Amino acid sequence: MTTKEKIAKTALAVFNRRGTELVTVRELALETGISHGNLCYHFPTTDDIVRHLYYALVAELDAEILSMRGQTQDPSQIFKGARVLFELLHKYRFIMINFVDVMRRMPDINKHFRKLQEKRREEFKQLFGMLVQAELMRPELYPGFFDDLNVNMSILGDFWISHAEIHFTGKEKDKLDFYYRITSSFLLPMLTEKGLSVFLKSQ
Amino acid sequence: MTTKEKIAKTALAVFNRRGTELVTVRELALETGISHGNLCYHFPTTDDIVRHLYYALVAELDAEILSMRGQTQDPSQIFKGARVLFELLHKYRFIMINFVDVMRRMPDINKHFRKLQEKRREEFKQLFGMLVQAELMRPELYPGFFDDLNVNMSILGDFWISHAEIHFTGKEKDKLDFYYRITSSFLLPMLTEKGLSVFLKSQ
DNA sequence: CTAGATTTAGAACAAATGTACTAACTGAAA
DNA sequence: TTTCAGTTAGTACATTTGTTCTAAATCTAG
Repeated sequence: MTTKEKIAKTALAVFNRRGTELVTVRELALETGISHGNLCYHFPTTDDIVRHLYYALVAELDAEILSMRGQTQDPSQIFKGARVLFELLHKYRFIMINFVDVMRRMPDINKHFRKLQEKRREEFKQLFGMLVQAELMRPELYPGFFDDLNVNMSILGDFWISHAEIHFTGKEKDKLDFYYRITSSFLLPMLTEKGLSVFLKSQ
Repeated sequence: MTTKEKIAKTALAVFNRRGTELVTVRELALETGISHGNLCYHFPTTDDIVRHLYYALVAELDAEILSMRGQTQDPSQIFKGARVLFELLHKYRFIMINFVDVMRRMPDINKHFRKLQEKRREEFKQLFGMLVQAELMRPELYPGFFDDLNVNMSILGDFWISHAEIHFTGKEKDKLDFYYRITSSFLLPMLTEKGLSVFLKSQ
């Protein structure tokens, strides 16, 4: 592992534990076991580390999405794919927890993320269409309802981690399962009976 | 307006605009039009201002809930009440945006908020029961479904503001209406036809 | 093996920031 | 009017923090 990778790994752990704001270059260097002078050689500012980790998350997301592309498009696979995305977001959870701060501080990341979100929204819209056609999901309750659904899914998908950070008191290993189950349940009232049985099979 | 009130008012505006982390005592003093020595006389640290504003929000929430208690308990009133809570959270939105940071820094606020949330959850559970009994809402899809619904509502209710901060591009005055409509729509698939018509009337 | 580039540790510095302190000012009670 | 508590502005100080600099150490290509 190169020094740069070591720093990134340490920083991810520390940021997840304490957030980005209170963490100093010196603390990260100490935790990594190198001098802070050396750390500043690899990452001039703390924001550079955050940026590095953000793009690491994006790279992992892209790789995951790419591997999902190859697979069959049946709904139960899609639910499993969503679960993997949950795990990735949790791995880099400090970004989601300090979401607005990160986006405000780094306009380039903000721009990148919004484009990503756009794509995600488009894909979900298509998914909903597919599910309705397959009679797994009820049709829109009113024109534009799926767009509204999309926004809600986006809020739940991005901020369940913050909610967990404050409210979840169970065991760490149950956290992901819990929130994945909860946030998925939000779609259930829109499923048909056929859709429900497919969903239950995928669990 | 006392100096203390003036400081709190300024701080609320500045925090909403720039978050709490990057704001200094000196900046707040300058913006308020007083010396920073004087500001520190009233609020020794920035955290004290945050705490003061948090309890100001809680006081406003309490007053609102109390005034709602007096009114009739019909569902359309409840939707209107929820709208008022939305406005209050938005007025103090820096707290919601820096939620996890604030909670991590100030354990007393964390404790207080979790108790508040507990109460809110209980009230919603009762509400759901009432709505089912009145045949405005479908019964639970499975045992514990309403608890899951409650968590989702809590995530949406607390973090739509963060979502808006990043994604909402429309006019400021439409923001609240937009998110109130969107996050409300999340309950619609659980309403009966009768329930839907009541909801639409309340809009 | 050697020269040069890269990496590393540690010192040094300047700016920022929370905090404390002092002295002046204000207003109300005695 | 005098006194005294509360308020205000401005200064001073110690600490922290990002950043820069220097010299030593390490690695690598030829």
